[in-house]
Amino acid sequence: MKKVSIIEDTDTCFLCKNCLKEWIPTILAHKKNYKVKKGESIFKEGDAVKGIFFVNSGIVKVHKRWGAEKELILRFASEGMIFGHRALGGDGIYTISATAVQAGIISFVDTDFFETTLKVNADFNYNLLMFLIHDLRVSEQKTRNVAHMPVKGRVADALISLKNQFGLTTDGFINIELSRQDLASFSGATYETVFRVINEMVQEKLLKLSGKSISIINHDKLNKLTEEAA
Amino acid sequence: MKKVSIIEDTDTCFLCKNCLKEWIPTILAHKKNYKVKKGESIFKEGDAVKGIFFVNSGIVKVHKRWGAEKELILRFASEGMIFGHRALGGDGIYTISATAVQAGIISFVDTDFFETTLKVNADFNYNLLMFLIHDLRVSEQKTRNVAHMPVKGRVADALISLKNQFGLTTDGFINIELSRQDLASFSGATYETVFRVINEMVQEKLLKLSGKSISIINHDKLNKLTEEAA
DNA sequence: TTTTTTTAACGATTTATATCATATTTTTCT
DNA sequence: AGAAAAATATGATATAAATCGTTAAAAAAA
Repeated sequence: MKKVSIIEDTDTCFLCKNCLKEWIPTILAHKKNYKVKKGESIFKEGDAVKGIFFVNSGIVKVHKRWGAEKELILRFASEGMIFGHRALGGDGIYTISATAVQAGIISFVDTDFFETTLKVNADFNYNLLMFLIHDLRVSEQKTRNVAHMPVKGRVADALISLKNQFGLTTDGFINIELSRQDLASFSGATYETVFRVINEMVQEKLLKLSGKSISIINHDKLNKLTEEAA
Repeated sequence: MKKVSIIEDTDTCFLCKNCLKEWIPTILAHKKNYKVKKGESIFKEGDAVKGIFFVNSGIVKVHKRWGAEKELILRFASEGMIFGHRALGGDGIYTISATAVQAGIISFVDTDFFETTLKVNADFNYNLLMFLIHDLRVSEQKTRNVAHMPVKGRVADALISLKNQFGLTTDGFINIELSRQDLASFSGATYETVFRVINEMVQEKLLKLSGKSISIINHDKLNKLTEEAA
C-alpha cells in the first residue's frame, strides 16, 4: 500500500460530500491516499484499528474468515463508499478484513479526526446513521438468505445485487471482474457448488457467460429464484 | 396491543438516557406505552412503518421470515433496547417482524418525532450511531456463522449470547424462557437438528436441562465449539 | 375438568451441499 | 518466454442437516 498524492475530487469522497463546506479544507489536510494493487490486503481481522477508509477508485471486498479456508464476502465497497467504520466504538480490533479486488486508490483518516468530524458535522452524523441503517438491513437480509435460501437463490441474489451496484458494460455484462471463488464467497457457498449452479442457470437460459463476465438474460426468472421456497 | 399509562422510568428508557435533560419532558409527552402479551405481534414484515419502539419490560424477538414456514430470529430486544429503527430512511415498509416472547410494556414514538429528536440531540445521534455499529458487527458475525459454522457451533454461540444478554437465575440457568423452536430459529436451524445437538451437548456434559431452562456447565468447551472448524 | 392445540421427543429417510480428486486452462512471476 | 502458481472445470463420494412421520407430553382454551 503505497502513499500517493492525487488531485482530490470533493464530489466523490464520502466525507467531503456529507460535510460542511467549511470543513472540507480540514478534511483534505488530514486525508491520506494510498494506491492499492489487485488482491492487496488493506487490513485484516485482528489488526489494530487506526482509522476509517474510503474508496476513491477501484473495488474493495469486505470479508470475514472462518477457520483457515472458508471466507464470506459481506459486501463490496466501490467509488465513494466508506469501509472499516464497523470498527468504531469497538475494542480497537478489526473483526473483518478488507482487500482490493480491483486496483485503485483509497483514502484514510484516523479515528480521532473521524470522531471530530462526526461531532462537528451534525448532518454527516445523520447521513452516516442512515447509511448504517441501510447496511444493517442488507446484512440482516443476507443472514436470512444464507440461513434459509438454497444456493441457487443466493447466487441469483448475489448476481442481482452486483448488477445493481456495478451496472452493466456496453455489451450487457455485469460490470465487475470477479473470480468464481469470490462470487462463491459472496454467495456463501463453495466454489464447486456455485460453479454447478451457474452452469444450470446457463442451461436454463437465465445467464450468458463470456470468460469471467456474466450477463443476466432472464431477469424475471432470476428474481423468482430469490423469492419463496422452490 | 393495549395502550397503557405507566410511571415513566427515565433511567431505563433508551431515549431519555441518551438525550438532553431539557428534552425529556417533550419525550414523555410524545411517548406512547403499550402492554403486550406473550406471543403478541408488534409489527410484521410488510407493515407500514409508523415509528420506533423501545422495550420497557419484557422481551421482544426481531425476526425475518423465509417462505411460509422458516423464520430466523435476528436478535432479542430486552429492557431499555430500541427496535424497529432499521426501518428509518427505508421505503416505509418493515423488512422484519417484532413479536413479544415475554409479556411486558413497550414504548413507541412516531418517526417524525424520532427524527426531530435526532436533530436536536447530537449526543443521541452519536450514541445511536455507536449502537448501530455494534449491531452491524453482531449481524455480520451472525451471517458468517450461519454460512460456515456447523449447527453445533451456532447453538453454542446462541446459548452464550443469550447468557450474556439475560444473565443467570439464582440456580444457574440462563434467565430466559425460550421455546425450542425459538432457540432453533435464533440458531438458524430446524427444531429437530437443534434438539439433537442439545442432547449431544447434555451427553457431553456441556449443558444441563431443567424443563425449558438450560444451564451451561462447561463454558470453555462450549466456547471452543464456536471457534475453528471442528 | 375435559378437549383442543401447541410444543416436544425421537427414529427413518432424503437431499442439498460440501469434500475430495484430478485435469486443464489462465494468469502471474522471474 | 518459460516456469510456477493460481484459477477453472468437472465427476465421484461423503455427510450434515432438512424433511417426513409418529408418538408423547404440556399448555391453553372451552
